[in-house]
Amino acid sequence: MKVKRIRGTRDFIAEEADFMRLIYNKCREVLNLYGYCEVITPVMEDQNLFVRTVGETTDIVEKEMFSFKLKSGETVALRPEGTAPVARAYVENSLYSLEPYSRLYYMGPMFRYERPQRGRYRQFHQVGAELIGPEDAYADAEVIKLALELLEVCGVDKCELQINSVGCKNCRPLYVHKLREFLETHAQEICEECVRRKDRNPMRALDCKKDRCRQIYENAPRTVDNLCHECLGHFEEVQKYLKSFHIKFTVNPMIVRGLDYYTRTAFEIIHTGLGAQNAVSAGGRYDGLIGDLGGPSIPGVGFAMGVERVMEISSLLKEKARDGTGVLVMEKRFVEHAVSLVNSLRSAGIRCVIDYRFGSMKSQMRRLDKENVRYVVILGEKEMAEGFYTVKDLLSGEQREIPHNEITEYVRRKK
RNA sequence: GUGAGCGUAGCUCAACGGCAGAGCACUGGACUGUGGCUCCAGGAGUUGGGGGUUCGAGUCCCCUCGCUCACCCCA
Repeated sequence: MKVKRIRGTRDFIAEEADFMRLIYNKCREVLNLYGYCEVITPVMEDQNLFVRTVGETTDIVEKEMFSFKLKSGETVALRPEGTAPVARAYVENSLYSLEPYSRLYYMGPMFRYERPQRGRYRQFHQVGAELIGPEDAYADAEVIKLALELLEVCGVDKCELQINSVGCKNCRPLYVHKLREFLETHAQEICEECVRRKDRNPMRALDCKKDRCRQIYENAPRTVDNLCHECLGHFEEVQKYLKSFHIKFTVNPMIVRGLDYYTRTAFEIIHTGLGAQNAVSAGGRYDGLIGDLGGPSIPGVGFAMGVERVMEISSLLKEKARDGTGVLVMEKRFVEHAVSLVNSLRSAGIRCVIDYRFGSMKSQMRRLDKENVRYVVILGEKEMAEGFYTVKDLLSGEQREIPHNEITEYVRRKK
């Protein structure tokens, strides 16, 4: 029986791996510009970390975690998202006592046990950033700008930014109560799913895709109309700053993030080229998270970008240019010479490949062409006898005879 | 977890229930010291797996596994 990769996972081979790496690198550049530092946390954590932060009644915790019990009895989970681990590391390493604000970023695999479909995998990759410390609305706006800028450098355009405010620990309970009452009065008309949500997590209902429910919810109480004075002020300021950054957005009162730790600002960046899973980047503010994890009461804002989704819509070109050299050996007895040539080219920093099969000249030439080398260095009877190499430029087809001791310089210079 | 569609060569796909094929890719050659273009040749398959109907199943039926899309949810 063949062993196959497990459901919902992917192999990234050659160009695809390069492409993912390119996206990581582009993001790094921008994150550095904004003053962010990388944090690498373990891919597994105590399951309780996610139960407590993401929320017991969320889908992620209820049915999407890869978790397993250790012999010691503790339950470990493969991280389903990146914010909680970063927050845990922040608290555990007391970063708040080292600096007033922390700007942290992470990139790497996340795991959710969901049914795979387009743009949705069980192991997927995120680039995320967390700004921990500032409470000011300017921070929210800057984080949103950063999220948009990452997408831009990754070759993603025509995005749509949607924002909402989900209130704070003071005004949200009042709103949820109000919403639950509303759902109660419509219990006969809404779908079964929503009836269940009414009790467990009423804000979820607003996300319902069924036309019937949607129609009813158009008249549902909206978070934005039920914010406390402070939250409303904060939300308005976020919008003011976004405008001053010339960032276009729409307020979507139906955005309810699937993680419980969010407070106030919630946002999603949508791209229509993605199919049903149309969020390419999303995030929000989490003013209670650090405190909940046993740290001081310090607010934060952050977001995460889906790398596979970016790859699907990115316009960055993925073709690789001709580069380096190939060594073509006419006769087996010249192999030793070829080996030392290959070695010296490589130690001079020049990409160099050789066709190990030493077939006909034609077949070697064809293979080296497919390897995308710029130059083919031919090593044959004549060359060995007279002390030069024949070098063919595969771009122009031009061919020259180069003395042995000038070969490195020759293949290095032309671009 | 629910629904739908699809599983045939490495890839993309053909084959009225009647000899398993084509294109691309790969390998070699035409051009024995020259890549791409063209032409010729070659290797390649338990038709996802199991059962059933039939003289005969890639094709029809059942089961199973996998993939894809959608619901759900989210990056």
